[in-house]
Order: sequence, then structure tokens, then C-alpha cells
Amino acid sequence: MLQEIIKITLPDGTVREYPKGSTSYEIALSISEGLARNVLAAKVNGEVWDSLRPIHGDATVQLLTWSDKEGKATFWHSSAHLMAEALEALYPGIKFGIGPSIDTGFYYDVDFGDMDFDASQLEKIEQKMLELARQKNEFIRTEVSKAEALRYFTEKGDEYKLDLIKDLADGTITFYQQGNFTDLCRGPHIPNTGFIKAAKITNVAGAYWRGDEKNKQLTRLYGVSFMKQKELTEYLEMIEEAKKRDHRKLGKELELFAFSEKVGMGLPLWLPKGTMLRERLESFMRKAQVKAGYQPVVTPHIGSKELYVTSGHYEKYGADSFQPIRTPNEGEEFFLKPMNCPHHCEIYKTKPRSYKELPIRFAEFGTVYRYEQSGELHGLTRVRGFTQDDAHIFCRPDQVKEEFTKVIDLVLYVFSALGFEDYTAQISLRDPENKAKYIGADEAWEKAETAIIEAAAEKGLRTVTELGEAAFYGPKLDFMVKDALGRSWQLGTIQVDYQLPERFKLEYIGADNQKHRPVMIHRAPFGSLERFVAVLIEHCAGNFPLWLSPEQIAVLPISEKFTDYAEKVYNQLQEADIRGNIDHRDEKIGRKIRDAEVKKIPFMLIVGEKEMEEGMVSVRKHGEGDIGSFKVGDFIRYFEEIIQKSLSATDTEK
RNA sequence: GCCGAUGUAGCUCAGGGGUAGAGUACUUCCUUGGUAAGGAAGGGGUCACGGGUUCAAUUCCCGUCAUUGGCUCCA
Repeated sequence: MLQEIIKITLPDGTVREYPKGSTSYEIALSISEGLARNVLAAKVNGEVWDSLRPIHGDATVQLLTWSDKEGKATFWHSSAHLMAEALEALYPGIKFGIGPSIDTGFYYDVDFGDMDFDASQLEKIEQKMLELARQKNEFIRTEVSKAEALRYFTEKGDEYKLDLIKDLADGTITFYQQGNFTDLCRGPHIPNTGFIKAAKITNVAGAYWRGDEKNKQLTRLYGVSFMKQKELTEYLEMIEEAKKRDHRKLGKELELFAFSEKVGMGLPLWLPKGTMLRERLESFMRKAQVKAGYQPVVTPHIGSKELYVTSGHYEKYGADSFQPIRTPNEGEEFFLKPMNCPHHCEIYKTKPRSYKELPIRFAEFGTVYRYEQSGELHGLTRVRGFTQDDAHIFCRPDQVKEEFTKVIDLVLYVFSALGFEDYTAQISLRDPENKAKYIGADEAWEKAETAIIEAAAEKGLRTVTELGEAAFYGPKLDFMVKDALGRSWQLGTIQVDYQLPERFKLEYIGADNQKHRPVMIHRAPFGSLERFVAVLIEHCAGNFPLWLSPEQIAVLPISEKFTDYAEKVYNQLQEADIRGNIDHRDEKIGRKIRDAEVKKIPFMLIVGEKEMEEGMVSVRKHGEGDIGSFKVGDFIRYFEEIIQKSLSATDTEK
């Protein structure tokens, strides 16, 4: 009897032959046993499958391990099932919503019914999970008919699963079972629970069934799991580190910003040190923008209702924003400005424009106000009043790509000067399924989308493309940076806009002496200064680059006797534009050093008898300690070199 | 906006039906000290706010506000 053979193509292009019905696990085993032990799932003809699912025809197979995104997702999804099994063992009769994997870990939505549940029981659940994991129960996939599926969950009395099944087509439904737990699930899953060696329930929160607040609220248990205990430990350490770097905590400790109930929620108050930091960032950006041909403009914080009716923002956001400001004049209404672009359009319109003067680039640190939902506010990253490093470029259609490319250059310059080295660009396009959500002609959208895609490609950006994430007026390119802890943040944004010029009837006279419509590009490399500063704080853990540091040095006299010399040193530094202060307190030098260290001041200059006699300072560097004695002038040169290095490395392209 | 948790000194937090406590910061005094916390004394709180229960509420109950973890939203 002839055994049927199937051809399997591996990612490196090699083709191997296996008996029909072989599994990805067996394919891995034929390559190496070590690999087989680490295979969590496999991509079969582009679809992620269980590694134990038989393959019945020729296929391309990519084995997925922990280092693959899909491998991890499968592992975490299976961990969600394991958590559900543990929960069901401990709380018989509970009902389950959905239990997917997420970026870091997984969750399961649970209805505990009348049983009380609180966070003190998490450890018990974790232990149960590991106990069940040790049983190495296989995840068994079965295809079931819709009727069978309905019967099973009707008997179990789980209305959430029934709700899910009702939307599924007969013939596509699968169950997965491990140990005593059976779940409606598309899969795929890891081979058995034994792969899960470490698990932690990280958070408990409420979540509505199907995300709809009209529905019942379920308890969402967030968890994370790993193949090695050590990885869990490292993960937990990372979480601890993230807590230490929380910009809300550091912002308070370093006296950068504050909030006041009286001023209002989501309205940040910039303290003197934070303002110093922010102004440094602003002047850095101003300088870069002048070089790049931008012209600063200033516009008011409010604008008449008509302005936003014209721009389309009123229709889209009017009801959900700060309500109009009225005047003694009947019917007169103003809005706090939520965007700078309408004002900039009006600046464009102050005189007729010729094709020769395009592109025109108006830049403004424009403070805008948006009524964010109260539950959405978070430190400086989500506020109701913030300042964008905004600019609008008005150009001819044939200049779009070049202008777009120049903006990318500017954004990358900013990132490298501030130490963000790991970033990706997200290209946000229109949702092709739901074009009604957006304003503007199809043709304009296509032109804009092409320009973005091409510019990003020419700059060699690492990109991901998201359909349906575009702004309602145009496609955009957002920059996501990774900080020192590997967390992703969205910062700068560049958006092409064919709609506002239309709405504001912007024009320029072309070479043909005819009127033409310019194209607008919105862009903000920082995004908002509030958000950027928050991300920067967490990225550098409050240890800002020297040029940004609100207090760059602290002069520490050994005792009162050296006050005069300390003043003299300090004055010399001040003349060299170095910021800081003298610690005049009646404390010992050890104490002064400790306090300056805690305040994360980059340099401490210790002055005592020895230094005074020789015109020197003893220098300590934050986090490093004593770096030796310097003549004051030498220290200033050393200091300036550090700043120049961090700002000039990327200055070459300007 | 919705659900849960939290709200005590400038900050970090303990406490608990009989009108409050630590550490730190602050002020004053002593000390003039050489590389991550010198010593002492002192000032500082309507226990978020508003109701209710009670002889008595900071403590228990209800509501409001704010903070916070999520959900939803984000020009």
C-alpha cells in the first residue's frame, strides 16, 4: 500500500516530504528535538494552526516559537484557557465571556454571579493554574456543529458563549478541551498546558460584555505567563522599574508639573523646573524649524463658531467638546480652539498667494483644548489643555511628497537628538469598507495615501499599515517610539489634508495664471509637549540629557567658609549659561551629595579649601560619583562638549 | 461617560466610634563637617466635601468631588 506523501515548504525555501496527516510538531521533530520542544504553533499556508493539527495537503509551514509574535499570542491565549480552567475549578458555575491574548499577556472576562471575588484570592488562582499546568493536559481540538455547540453551553448555562455562538456559521465552530475545561474557541493552542511554567494575574478590572455599557459588567482578569520562571521574574522587575519611572511620580518629585482640583482636571500646571525643560524643547524645535523654512505665527486660544463650522470640526465634535463661550451679544459664540489648523488657514488667506511662494510653512506652539472624557485623563499623556508643536504646510500637489519627506527628516532629527533610537512609523489609511466615515473625494484620498506610502518607503522607515486608522480628513503617518523599557508610545504625527483647503477655499495663482487649490500637511514632531515630556521622563527615568536638564549643576561648599568661593564659581558657570544652584544649607558634604543625587542633578561641584586655593572644583557625575578635579574653565569646556555632542551628531543633514 | 479601588501633615504612609500618629520635608538652635542621610527642639491636619445614624463620626451608612485600574472614546 502506498503511503500518501505531502510536500512541505519551509520558510528558507527548502521542500521536504512527509506522510499525509503529519503535524507541524512532527515536522519540527524531524529537524531537531530542541526545536520541537519549543514549537508553540505553526503558520500553515499563512494561517496559524495548532502544532498538533494534521496537515493533509501540500503546504508552506512556518514553525512558531516564543520569539514569534504569533507564537507568543498562541501561548498567552492558551494561558487564558488555563486560567479559566483554574477559575472554574475554584468557582464552579462561573460563566465566561471572552479570553484573548493581548500585547503583553492575556485576559479572561468572567461573570462570578453571586460569588464574591476579590483580589486577595489571586495567588490561589495562580497556584491552581500551575498545578493544572503540571498535568500537561493536551489542548484537544474538536469541530462541532452549531446545534451541538448550543446544546453544550445551554446545559452549562453560559449565556455569553451562547451569545457568541449565535453569530457563528454552522460548520466553522470548534471547541478546545484541556483537562476538565472545554471552551468555544477558534484556536489555535499550544500542544499542552505543560509549556506554561510561570503565570501571574496582573490586574483585575471591570469590562462590559462586548464592550457595551448597556450590557452586564464582567470581571476582567489580566494575566501574563511564561515558559520560564526567570522570564516572569524579569517581567515583574520591568513592571517595578516602570513604576519607578512613572512620569506622574517623577513629575511630582522633580517638581516639573502639578495638577490642581481648583484649576480643573486634566489641566496641567507647569512648575518652574518643568517650564525650563519645556522651553528648552521649544527653542530646540524653533531653531530646527527656522532652518527648515518654517515661519512662526501666533493665533488666539479661541475662535468663533463659524471658523469651526467651516473646518468641519463643529459638526464632528461640537457636541462632545467644551461648550461655546457666549458674549453679551445675542447669538455670538466662540469655542476654545481644539486645533490650530483653521486659524492657520485664515492666515494663509490674508493675501493672494502665488505658486512661487509655495510651500508656505506656518509653525506655532499652539495651545489647544479638548474635552476628553474624565476617565481618559492620565498624567500628562492625556489632558484637556495641551500645546502642540504644530505647523501647517501649504503646498502645490506636486510638492506633497517632497514636503512630506522633509517632515520625516525633521521628525527623525528630533528623535535622535533626544535619544529615541527605536521607532516605527504607522501609516494610517482609510477603512476601505466604510468610506462614509471620511470627508473628501476618493481621488484625493488615493493621491494622499500614495504620497505617504512612497515618502515612507524612500526614507527607508520601518512601517506598519493600519486600515481604518486615518483621521476623518486625511491619511496620516504616526511615529511610535520605543522607550528604554521597550514600551511603545505614539509621538509625532504627519497628516496630509486635501479637505481643509477645500472647505476654506484656499487658493494660489499657478504659472498658468489660473486659481488652484493648495494641499495642506499637518505635522507635529513632538505631538504635544505635555505628552512628549511625559514620555521623555519615563524614557530617561528623569535623568534628562544635559542640555535639557532643569538643574544642570549643584555647587556644594564643604562648609560655610567657602561660600564666597562657591559664589565665584557659580557666577562663572552662570556666565557660561549653565543652570543650577548652590547648596548653602548647614549640612555635611555627604548629605548635600545625597540630596543632589536624589534630585538627579547631572553634575555636583564640590568646593572646599583645596579647590579654593587652586581655583578648581571637584566634580561628581550623577550616578557615577567622583570624576576628578577640574579648573573651572576646563569644566565649562568639558560641559559644553557634552552638550554639543548630543545635539550635533545628527545636525549634519540640516 | 460607565464599573471597581482609593482619598489622614508639603511628600510617603500607619491608625481607628471617645476631636490623631510615624518617617521625611519645613523653621530655629548646636555643629564648620571632605564625597550618598550629624544632633536637638519646634511649627504644621475641618482626617477630600456634603448629608445621615449615634450621647459622641476622622472612623459606620448614603451622596458629591478628585485620584486611580479598566471599559468606551480620541480632531
